[in-house]
Amino acid sequence: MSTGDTGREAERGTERDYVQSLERGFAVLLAFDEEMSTPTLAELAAKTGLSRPAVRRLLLTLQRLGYVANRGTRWSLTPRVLTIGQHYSATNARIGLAQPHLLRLAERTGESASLAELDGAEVVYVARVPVRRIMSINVTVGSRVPAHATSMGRVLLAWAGPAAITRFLEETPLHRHTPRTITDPADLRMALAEVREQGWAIVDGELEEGLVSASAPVRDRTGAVVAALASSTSAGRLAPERLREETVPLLVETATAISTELGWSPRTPPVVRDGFF
Amino acid sequence: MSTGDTGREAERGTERDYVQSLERGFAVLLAFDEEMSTPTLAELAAKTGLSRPAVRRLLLTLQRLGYVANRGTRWSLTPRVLTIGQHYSATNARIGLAQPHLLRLAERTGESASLAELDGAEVVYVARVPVRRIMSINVTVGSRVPAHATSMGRVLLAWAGPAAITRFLEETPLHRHTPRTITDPADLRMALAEVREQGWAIVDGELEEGLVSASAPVRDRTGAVVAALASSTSAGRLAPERLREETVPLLVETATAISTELGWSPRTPPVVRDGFF
DNA sequence: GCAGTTTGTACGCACAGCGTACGACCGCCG
DNA sequence: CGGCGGTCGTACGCTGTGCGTACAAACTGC
Repeated sequence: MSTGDTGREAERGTERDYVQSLERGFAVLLAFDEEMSTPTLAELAAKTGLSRPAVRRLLLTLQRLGYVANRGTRWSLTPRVLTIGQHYSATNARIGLAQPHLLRLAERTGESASLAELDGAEVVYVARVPVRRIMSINVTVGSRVPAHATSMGRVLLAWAGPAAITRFLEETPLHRHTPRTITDPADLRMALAEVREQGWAIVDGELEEGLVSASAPVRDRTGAVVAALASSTSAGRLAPERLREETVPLLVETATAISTELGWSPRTPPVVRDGFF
Repeated sequence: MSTGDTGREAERGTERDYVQSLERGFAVLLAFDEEMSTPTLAELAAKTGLSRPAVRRLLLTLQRLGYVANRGTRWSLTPRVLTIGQHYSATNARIGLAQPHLLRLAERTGESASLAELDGAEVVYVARVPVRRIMSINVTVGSRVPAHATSMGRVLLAWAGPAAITRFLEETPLHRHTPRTITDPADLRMALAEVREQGWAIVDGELEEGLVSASAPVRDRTGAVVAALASSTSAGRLAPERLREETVPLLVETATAISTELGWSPRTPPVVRDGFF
């Protein structure tokens, strides 16, 4: 193999205290996607850049563990892959606690309710009560959307701390998804300040045309914002003004209720985590 | 849980064409659970039975990949773990296709709707529209429940093929969860025959007291049953008789609609996959 | 029949990954 | 203050895991 990287550390897998085979195993597992839903071994080898025997060994291992299966020469993922995520939900009490609140919020607003967290420059849905299909993509728990163009992302970034915000703005290209998407770092910084001031965010059609969502922060006992609660609708169903007047109060109320269950009190001094984003 | 090794060979991991490090990496990842949500390195080593340096190498690798993070000496999973499951959903068209049908079913019945698949002796939720919290455990996509005590499991087993059914009955202890749980293999076999005959299943309080659910099969273009559609409620809200009269027709109609979208036609001769369960 | 393209597998070598062993760094208590 | 029990980091030499090359075998099309 010899990635030939004696240079100034291209920082690929080859490094001390790093288990190459684990990275490779994930590479194979994640190589399954909509374009390659039932690949052959050779296709996987091509996609991952690994040798055919290596992929074979990894596949056989994953098969043993129950994550892949093969029918003839074609391989596919098994539903067990979905179960891996349960370990995240199980280790974070807030997700289970939030569920009833999400249900109630969805009932009261008649719209989908979501809870999301920040992972890098993206937002990951960690709990969700769908009511109606409004986005072109099918959003489920585990789905990722860019942070800068969503109300949940704005909320999470707003309270991520100054260093994290600066780092985010420096490192993340703000892709334009619709004509309304904020793509200027300075503009986004201002938008975040506004969110911090008012205590919630509304984003109107910046990720997808006609998609409007509102979001409010969920805090843990230390006062740090650990998740964002959101209600999404299509612009046709509910004008942004009505969203602000009717939905936002419910949203803030619900987010506060979840925060309270997490041990937060309104008197808790706000804490910024920083360092991460 | 290690289903069917080819014979003697109890042999854990150590075998040709097997990547030990990958298995160990998963062991570390899955060691995070409700009892150990933010473990220390030493705790993980104890739980997995691996040496401390080994766990450290694996953790650092997982951290690089973005699946774990550490705050001081405590480690935790990141929401990225949830995203792994997306690769399963993305590779199985039926899940995306079913979503609108699930929403509509939940709307029409006023109860939670679920789609599930068989994985070993358990059933895995692969799509879900929650309406109300009825189970004591929080059911989400990726959750697992025993096949023998649920309507979805009954449906999936019923059409899994005779060999698979026999193997299931031989290998799986039918745990009693409530006084009503069927725990006798012969009884379960008869129940499955009944399900096959009538084309749907109702299970009343066999997994959890007061929990009733109905389920119907979803078929792919080959006619094989690939998933089960279910509607669940609490016995207090809806008597089993009314479930049969009102919900089952909707359920069967919806399951047929999904099957049709998957390319199945009522004229397709029924095919059994067998071999797996 | 024979090329072309696939997949499965044997095998010997190298280095990735292993665990032992040791040292640093806490906080606690005498 | 110093010893003690707990944590973690890491140096290091050895082993065997996991590596890719190379070849066999199966299937496909003409």
